[in-house]
Amino acid sequence: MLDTMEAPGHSRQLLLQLNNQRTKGFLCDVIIVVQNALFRAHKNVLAASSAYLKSLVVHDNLLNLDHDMVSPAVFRLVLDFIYTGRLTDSIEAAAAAAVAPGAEPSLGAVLAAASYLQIPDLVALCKKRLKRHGKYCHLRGGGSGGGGYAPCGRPGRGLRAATPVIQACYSSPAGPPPQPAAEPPSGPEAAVNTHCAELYASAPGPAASLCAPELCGLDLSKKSPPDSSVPERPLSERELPQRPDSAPGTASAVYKEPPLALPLLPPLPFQKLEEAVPTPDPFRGSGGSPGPEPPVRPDGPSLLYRWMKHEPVLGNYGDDLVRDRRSPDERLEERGGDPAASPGGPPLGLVAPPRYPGTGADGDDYKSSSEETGSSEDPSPPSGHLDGYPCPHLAYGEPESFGDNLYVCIPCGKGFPSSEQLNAHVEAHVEEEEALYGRAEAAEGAAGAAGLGPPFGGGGDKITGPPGGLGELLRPYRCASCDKSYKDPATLRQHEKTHWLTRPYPCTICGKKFTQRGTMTRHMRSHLGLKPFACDACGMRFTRQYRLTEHMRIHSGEKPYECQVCGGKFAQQRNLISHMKMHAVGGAAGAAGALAGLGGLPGVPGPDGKGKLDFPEGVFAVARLTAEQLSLKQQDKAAAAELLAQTTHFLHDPKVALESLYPLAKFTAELGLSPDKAAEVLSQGAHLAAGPDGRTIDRFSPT
DNA sequence: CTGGGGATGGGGCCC
DNA sequence: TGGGCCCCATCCCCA
Repeated sequence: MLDTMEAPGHSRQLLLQLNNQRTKGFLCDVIIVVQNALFRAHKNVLAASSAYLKSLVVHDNLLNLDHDMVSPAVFRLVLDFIYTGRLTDSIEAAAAAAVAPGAEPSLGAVLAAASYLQIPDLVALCKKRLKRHGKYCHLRGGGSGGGGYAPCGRPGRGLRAATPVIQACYSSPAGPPPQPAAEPPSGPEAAVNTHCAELYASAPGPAASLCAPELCGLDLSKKSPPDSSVPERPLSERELPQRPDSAPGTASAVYKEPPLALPLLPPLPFQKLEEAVPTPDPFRGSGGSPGPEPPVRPDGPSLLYRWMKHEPVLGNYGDDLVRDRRSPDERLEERGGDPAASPGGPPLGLVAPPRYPGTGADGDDYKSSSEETGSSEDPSPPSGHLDGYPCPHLAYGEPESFGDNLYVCIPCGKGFPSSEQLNAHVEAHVEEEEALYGRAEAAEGAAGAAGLGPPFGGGGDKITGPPGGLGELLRPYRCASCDKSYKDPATLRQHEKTHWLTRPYPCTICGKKFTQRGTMTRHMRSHLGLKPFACDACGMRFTRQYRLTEHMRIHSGEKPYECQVCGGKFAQQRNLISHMKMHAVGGAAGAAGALAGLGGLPGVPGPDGKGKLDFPEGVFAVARLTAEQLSLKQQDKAAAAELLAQTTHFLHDPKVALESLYPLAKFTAELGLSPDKAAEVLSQGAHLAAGPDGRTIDRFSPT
């Protein structure tokens, strides 16, 4: 029988390793959101320490803690305790690093949080220390008095403190407490001694380098555009109730943590709102005179929460960042929030009832910097839309002009007091237009009637009337810049943004700009390491569902994409495409069949001597189908043309080739290809018809 | 060393 | 607003 032997320090070493991993984000499988801060951790550790967290982590990878119960600063201490079993250092370190008295998280707050999170050891420790101090009151909360958002403090309530999203890293969790930094950390050691499991917004440039985000598994500076200029700001400035755009630089001597990029709006509990120091609205534009404070929802979500909800992330640094000057109520209203929470119908300033998408709820709520700086303090929206892009709002005019009938039908100008009545009215338009043009166009026309019309011509120039051709019938909304057409105006509007010189959705972390909000939020996920989609088989996580689907084929062995040239099978279409390029180099004859395989036509025989190659017409039919599919995407039109052209290579019979000329050329034209390409196809067909000597496809190879 | 395949990440874009 | 698909780039592994 073996004696029980214990390796001394094993548990401590284990904890040390875990904490080390946490600080690097290694194997972290859960993100805890506390107000504006993100913390990465390990589910197992949390579950082993806190009954409350245990109950949460089994269901979710993303936890959202009630910031009224635990502040980011306090939770950081709690997390430190969980991973180190120590509290003293953190508390003292926090106190030492505090900028303003009272800014450090209090022991009382930690106790409250520990109780809330059900961490008995920490509760006991706090109580013990409190007893030793023999007092409670001085420990109560850092707060609004100091206005501190110290490294460990939470912003004073009622203060619109500039708050980070991804915090740069500054502490050494397992090692000695962070120095009471009188200057920014510098050098590699600063990067190493980071608290990278805690994520806030860091700015590119010096801040990013200080943060050494790669250590966190986050490379925030990667692919940052050179013009991303989110200025760094000293903490003391950020934490004070100043205008965020006020002149920086006066408080660098009390620099306490690496600069932060994104000021957030901490949720303002209603009861504290009254105590709030009147603060200039940071969203009124830089240099502008402070306007009236917009109403703040008592339960207004934090900016981070709003970001996670894909609501506008409000940056107030630099004119490059977009802003949303609407009140949270307006934003809530726009996204279909509870109308009861905002009684009185559409809020003033909304020129279109929010129930009608396409009237500005799309990207128009994101104002470009140029329009922002050029606009007045007047919150009414008509001012300053992007140049060359008439504001669809304008069609509605001023809502006041319709009295109580704020829901206005664009084509006829009638106003209605409710969306339901407007809907009924629009239905009447639909029926009228159905009688005139048929169902399909009527539906589109009705969309325009409901404010969904094309964004051009002041929002009223919707395409009604019978379209000229089939394509226009199906996709009546045509882009004025590139002639692409779409079947619904929202898509057209979305597409139009790709032509804008100013991309309306900048990443608040790296400054990269996007044409679509969804792309930007997706991009943000990569910064934050949020990967909600986990593989059940291997645990690998992805930022997108599609990636997971793709990945799952690895486990299932499914390879639905088959090369029609060599029979090779692939789990991912993109790899087949890559593979096809290899074939294309080898021979265009193969490319025709290869391209046929790209169109989602598994099993279509290629030019490998099998199947339907004995039937050129069949090949052409397949090629045409494939080209049709390819042509659905503009970028594949060239491939479709090439495919069609190469298809003629298989038309061995001159008679067949001749007979194919016209439909081939016609279809080429239908694809919207250039006349040159159509002529080329014709020429090729004619060449084939002339005799086998001329059968070459080299001329159709990509040039 | 090189090329090909497997796999992943990020962005664009349409629905 | 999110999903889905595509493209490009990249990394890693292996022959």
